[in-house]
Amino acid sequence: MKLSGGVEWAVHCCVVLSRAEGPVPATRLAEFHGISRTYLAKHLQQLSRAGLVSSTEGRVGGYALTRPADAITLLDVVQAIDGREPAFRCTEIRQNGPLPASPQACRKACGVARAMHAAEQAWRDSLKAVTVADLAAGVEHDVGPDTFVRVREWLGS
Amino acid sequence: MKLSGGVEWAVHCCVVLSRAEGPVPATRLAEFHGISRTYLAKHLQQLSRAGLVSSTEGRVGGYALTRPADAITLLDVVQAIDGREPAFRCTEIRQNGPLPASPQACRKACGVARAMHAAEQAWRDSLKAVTVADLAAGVEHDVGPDTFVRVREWLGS
DNA sequence: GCATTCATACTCGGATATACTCTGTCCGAGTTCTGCAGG
DNA sequence: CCTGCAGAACTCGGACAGAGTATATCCGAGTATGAATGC
Repeated sequence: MKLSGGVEWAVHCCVVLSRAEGPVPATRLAEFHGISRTYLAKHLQQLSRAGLVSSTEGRVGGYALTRPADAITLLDVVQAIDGREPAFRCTEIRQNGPLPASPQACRKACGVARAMHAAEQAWRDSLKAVTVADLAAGVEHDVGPDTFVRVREWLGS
Repeated sequence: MKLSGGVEWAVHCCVVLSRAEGPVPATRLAEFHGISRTYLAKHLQQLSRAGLVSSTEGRVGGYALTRPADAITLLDVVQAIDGREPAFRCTEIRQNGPLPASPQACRKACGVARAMHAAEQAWRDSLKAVTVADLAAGVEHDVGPDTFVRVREWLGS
């Protein structure tokens, strides 16, 4: 089980956007994080399709959050990049072979699938409890109170 | 985020093994579930390396659980097949770019990574709470009390 | 009748191709700013 | 001095290759069984 590497980029970008003033172009975000510009653009497109960020074209265009940072959960960002499909996909092998489970018994989901899905639900619940605003506050606490002031200055330059 | 498809096979095989009497060869397990024999063998090897099952060669060989079914958690099986590495891998992009985080601040793990790892821990905790014995009991309850009697009969034939 | 030997059939284990998804990149469409010409 | 227009620069968006991993497969190494043989 491996999460797309772009998730990390997207989350950090959302944190920066939450404290930025105007739209921030993808090029700026890529430079700021020292990562590939073109590949980051691909992930920002996914965020745009998911409705988390809005994109404005033109000379002073860029990306901006569509909602307040405390209304965007970590789960929203992860699902926007990595997809909404569950990690475990039941193929109903219990219906195969010489002793298949009866269709009547298969009304209920397979016990294995239920346990796996419950675990994924716990994972989603944990991600859902954290917002982009929380993460931004955490960065401010860890790195320093004036962090985003300097970030805004650099973005404006 | 996609889990290896072999996880489902491995879990179901462990459930069968938990109620089998002697060693069960991979060919039998594959036939029983209607899946590829050779590919299942690969996953059984992974279970063997992880120490969950023991393999005996020879004419009446096969696989058997090394521990009681209530001492094998779903997490054990999943990690044996899918690996023990976390899905989210922090690349410390906060240290890149024109405004890198100070090494002092990086003593602590990145807030994003902390949140992601906490979610994965919740996932693991959920999987750890379910044992192979629980799953077998669930199958018995869903499909019928005499399920594993018939399974043993078929395995013996 | 019993012990020994040998061939056999069956098992697991690792090494080997293939398909697919993720990663990374490029170029085109669209929009806004800016400079300039005209009134 | 103000207005309208044209050019240019910068932006996003989708279409296009390459690499890595999961999937699927095959063949060789090893072992217990069972029969055949000699005593």
